[in-house]
Amino acid sequence: MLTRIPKGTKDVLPSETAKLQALESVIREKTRLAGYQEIRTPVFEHTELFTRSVGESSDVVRKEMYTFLDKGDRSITLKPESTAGVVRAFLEAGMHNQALPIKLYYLYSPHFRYEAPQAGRYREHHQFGIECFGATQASADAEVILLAMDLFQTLNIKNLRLRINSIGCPVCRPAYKEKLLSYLRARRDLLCDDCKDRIEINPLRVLDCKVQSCQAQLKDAPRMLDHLCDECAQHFASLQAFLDAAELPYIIDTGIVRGLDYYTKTVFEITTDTATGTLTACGGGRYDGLVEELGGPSIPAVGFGMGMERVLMLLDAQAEEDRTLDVPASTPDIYIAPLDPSLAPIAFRLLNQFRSLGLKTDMNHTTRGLRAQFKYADKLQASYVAILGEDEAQKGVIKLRDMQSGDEWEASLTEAPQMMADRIAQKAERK
RNA sequence: GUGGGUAUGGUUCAGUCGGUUAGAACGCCAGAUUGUGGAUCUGGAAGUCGUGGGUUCGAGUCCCACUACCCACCCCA
Repeated sequence: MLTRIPKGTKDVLPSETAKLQALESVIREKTRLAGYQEIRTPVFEHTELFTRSVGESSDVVRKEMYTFLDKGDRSITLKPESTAGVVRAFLEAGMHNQALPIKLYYLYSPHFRYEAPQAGRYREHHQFGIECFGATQASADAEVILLAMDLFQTLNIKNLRLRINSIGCPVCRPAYKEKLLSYLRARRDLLCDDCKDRIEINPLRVLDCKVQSCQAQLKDAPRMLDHLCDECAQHFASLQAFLDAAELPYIIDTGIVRGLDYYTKTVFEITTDTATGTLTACGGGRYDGLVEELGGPSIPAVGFGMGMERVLMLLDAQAEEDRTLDVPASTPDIYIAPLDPSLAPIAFRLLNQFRSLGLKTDMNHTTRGLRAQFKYADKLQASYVAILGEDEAQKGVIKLRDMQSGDEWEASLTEAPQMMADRIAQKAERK
């Protein structure tokens, strides 16, 4: 082979695209019911969009972006996440002047992050995500979470955990940060090397360090939840009330901080336990300051991103017992087998006629003999084979064979298409 | 970036103590009364054994380096 697939990328082969399409149609139905409209934004944006929104201190911006100069010396970045681009488009289209709230979703949006690939992690991955602009109330946060959980439930994916947390707002977070900072600085020597760096870059991130010795040191660390301002505390309490009303079980996990800097108040993750560890299938939260940060008016927003590859992984993991998204293979109704190349034009005309009547039809395009054509038709699981030989051509008929029963009969070339359309429609009805 | 594992036809793998023309299964192609599939049988195509070096009379096999992939850490979806 000349060259192989780039590291961290994945081909989606026909065996998987069918499942993916089924997943997409479920998603489109769920978003439709909840009043979301689709938006598609470019694969690349100006680098500044991400440094401003995702944040200079985030791992994503610091070491994972695919950034390059284009021929006009503009710094361009392949999008590492979709929210920033959606906010940009929202503002650029003047949607902030329309009646709010406005709900947008994106589907199979490609994301690029330069990371070491491993199970469920790619350098190019795709997300389904939703963003709700202009809703201040925690019912909107709950609705966003509900949509994700409802989708998982429809897909019959089990063993998921909803974890929620509040990381405060510009009113209460700075004071808390100071408190945490002094706590961490006092224990600096006892923390791992990574955390020593994190203290100054983004002290909140120390909280979700997985190193045991760090976790031990963090046991008595001040928690954001205990230092929320009145508004944030009320918002968080309200969120829980809405989740309770929807009977969505959740865990309050003060370790959830999120790697993107634009979040405020609500953050959440939907995780699953795999053989090796915990994998996040969906993550999101509220970002009340982002629209303004990107040059728009002060408009609150809340949303999530969901990893399509991970959802497919979860579906595959349960494929043994569950067939929620199984799609019947696209097998031909009729395979036309001309015996001699000279008869191919007649076969070709029939092919066209069958198809215009809505029948899935295929025909021989090789030099194979009849026997081999049958073998091929059998592999395609064709319902009928139409045989066209010299005898048939002279009589102006075609011989049809029901591949299941083995019955054979002749039909005139002019009547065969409609006759087969009726027959196949009847068969479908009986099912 | 760090650690571990793997690398042999299209796919999954075998290959002994280093020994001659590297095998199997599945898949693919063709044939088995000349115009009929699934089953069976027969035959065929397909591999510079990841790359480069070294040891040796001789390397798929032993040694070294490199690369790629997988898994894990970190972080995330």
